[in-house]
Amino acid sequence: MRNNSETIDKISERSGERTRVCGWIANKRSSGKIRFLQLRDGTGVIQCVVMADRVTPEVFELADHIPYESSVIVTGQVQKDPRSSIGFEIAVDNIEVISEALPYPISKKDHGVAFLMDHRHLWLRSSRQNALMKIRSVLTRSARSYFDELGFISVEAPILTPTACEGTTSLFEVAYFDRSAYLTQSGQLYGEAAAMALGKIYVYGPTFRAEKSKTRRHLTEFWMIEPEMAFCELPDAIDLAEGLICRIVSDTLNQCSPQLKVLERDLSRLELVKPPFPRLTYTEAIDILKQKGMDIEWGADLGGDEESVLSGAFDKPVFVTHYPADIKAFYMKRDPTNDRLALAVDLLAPEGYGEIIGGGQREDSLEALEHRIDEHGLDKEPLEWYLDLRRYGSVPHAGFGMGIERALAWISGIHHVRETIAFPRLLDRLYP
RNA sequence: UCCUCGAUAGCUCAAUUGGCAGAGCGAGCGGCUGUUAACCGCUAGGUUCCUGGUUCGAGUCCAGGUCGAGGAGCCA
Repeated sequence: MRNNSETIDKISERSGERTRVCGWIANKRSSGKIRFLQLRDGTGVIQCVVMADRVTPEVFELADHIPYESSVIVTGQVQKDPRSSIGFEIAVDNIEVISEALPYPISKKDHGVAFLMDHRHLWLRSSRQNALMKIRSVLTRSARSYFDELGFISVEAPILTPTACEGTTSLFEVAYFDRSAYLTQSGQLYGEAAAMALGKIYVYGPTFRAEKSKTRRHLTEFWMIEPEMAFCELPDAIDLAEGLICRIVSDTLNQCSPQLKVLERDLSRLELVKPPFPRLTYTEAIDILKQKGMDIEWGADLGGDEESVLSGAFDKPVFVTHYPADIKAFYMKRDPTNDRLALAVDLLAPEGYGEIIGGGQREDSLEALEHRIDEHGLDKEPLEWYLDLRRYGSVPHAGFGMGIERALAWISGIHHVRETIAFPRLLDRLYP
């Protein structure tokens, strides 16, 4: 079907040639005996010019009445034209209709979020969503390449798990034959096992949180990339995270400039993202927040407002380390110089996008870990395999997880994470 | 779970103090030989979210419900 056809992103290579383009009708305009069809093929949009004296009356009539989003194969000559936004247009001599569309629900004018979310499967065809999906593809490839090139091994963690990875958050329960299973909240515990086998690994996969969160930063199903390194400590994880963020920002800037332009992203903010990033301890962060008049006491977790104020004080992403152990997960290693602190690190994105990375150094002492599990009221039996990692050659190790959607929302400069994934799962949305 | 706001044509919205249901886009028809969310003219298109109440009269006021949006907590 694609014989002798060309995609719109490569159309300049066919300048002056007669070629075919397969795509969908994105828009139409007309004037007298001339018709303009905007043809979209996923790689771009090109204007196809239909002149009454160049085509048969049947084709001219077709160009007049073809419904939006009908699929077609357009044949014509590729012509340079300064009036075109991509520099080229097609002088049509034939249009083959593959499938005539029914009346298309998404019009050229504005729509509400609820309507667009109900039509997410069609909304993806718009230029803005097209740009976001391309940036997402570059971002995930860039993140994986960063780890691949550093010698990390890619490992998949299970989606179905026997128990919680982090006690406090809610789990999706599913039937597993004659018992229950839970959708994973994090690949991390399995990543630790893999790191003891392979040295440096990363897990890339979906994560499920049954929290009733209803904000622009939350999905119930989202994707994380989670590196884990044996024989490494907190500062090593921070350095790795800094390198990752710089890499994905630089790759998206270099490879997605047309897409970032569609989204009207202020690139000057991204160009500032170079090492080193500010590194604050939690205690220093609390002091800064108090100086800025926030009502917060040592020991409280940083909420959305606090994160915004803190990241607003810097023009780069900010690391916050050494949180109170009480507000962090059971597997976090305590600071040997202060038992109240955990060797944890979060990375706050600029411009109010909040936490995009969370991680730290893991507890490597069997006794300490068993004690923590008891403290958190967790059942030890399903975690015996995890404790085995401390029984058989335990080593200092550290890692983190980066939320793909939050990182992408920040880099793309879009307001809500629901647009950063093709089919978002939200508290009240499971369709389409 | 809590707080705030909203629901009127396929879509986005308007409708003054409670007094004839409106516009733009989209659809149909017509016009225009270079349009850029093209433009111009005409036509069709309504269970005003649901249930009940107040009233001579309810899109508008009251009560309950449903759905949606924004935010909080929690988190990436």
